[in-house]
Amino acid sequence: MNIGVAAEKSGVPAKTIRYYESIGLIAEPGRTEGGYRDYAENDVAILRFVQRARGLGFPLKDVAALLGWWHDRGRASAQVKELTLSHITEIERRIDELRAVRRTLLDLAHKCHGDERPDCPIIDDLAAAERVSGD
Amino acid sequence: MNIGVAAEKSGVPAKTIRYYESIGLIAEPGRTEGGYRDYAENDVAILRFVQRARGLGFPLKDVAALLGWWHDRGRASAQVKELTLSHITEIERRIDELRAVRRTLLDLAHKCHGDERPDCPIIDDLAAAERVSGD
DNA sequence: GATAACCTTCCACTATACTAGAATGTTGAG
DNA sequence: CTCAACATTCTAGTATAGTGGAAGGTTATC
Repeated sequence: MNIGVAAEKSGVPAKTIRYYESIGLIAEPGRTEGGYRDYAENDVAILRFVQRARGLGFPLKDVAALLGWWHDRGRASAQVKELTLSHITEIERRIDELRAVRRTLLDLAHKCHGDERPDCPIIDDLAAAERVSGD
Repeated sequence: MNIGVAAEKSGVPAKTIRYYESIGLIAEPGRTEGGYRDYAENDVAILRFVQRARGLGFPLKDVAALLGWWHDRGRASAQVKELTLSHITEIERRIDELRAVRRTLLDLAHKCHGDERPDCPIIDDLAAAERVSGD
């Protein structure tokens, strides 16, 4: 199938498919007589894989690693699990930090009158930014 | 204090401080006779605030908005409260998103043996169709 | 055989966020 | 007074992840 069809099926724009090929993330597909890239269903599956992994926040170099493991099925699943778990750890760190900020902002919002008076503690507390840390 | 001292105190590299100034994120500080940037404690507080917000993944334009509230002391507290609450909503949205991703990855990781066996469901599931579970 | 839709390559550009280095000026300690 | 350490501006480069558009070739349809 042509790149446009593969793009539509996979959800990855044609430009991006060529880009992925250019950086060696995906293999060069076969070509038609006229020089058009010719994709198979399996290529679409790979593109969807990339799309999904990207959507989960894996950077392209991690996606490349995952693809490598996918292609090399003899590889230990321990590596995949490790990469996944480290990614989860990173996500959890981010969630915790966001929660700390949320808590701080909520505390500040509660202390703010919310009326027309200009003396809002949110401003004052933000000004002491170095104290905003912690939960 | 010189930029080097401000850099050390805030944890923001001198190069980055100048960069922040160049894009208008932070104000131009005063200068010494010799033309050196001269920072006050408050500037360090601002830099720490920026550092913290960046560490939380806020893009610079969001950091600029946060700094905006800080500087705009004349704003009615109702508006500040509103901004704060809308920011909290945004943070909660991001937390939810990250939690969904985390849940998906955890599901995958639990199904993966993590041993020497080559059959890792993480790879298989990433290859499969959309199946992003909720939280 | 014309015409539109789709493809090709290649170069350049976007956006975000810095980081490096060159050439040169300033400051503080010995 | 010298000299290292630090500062200045400026240009340019890095890294990530693409996107846009020109110039031209291919394919399907009428």
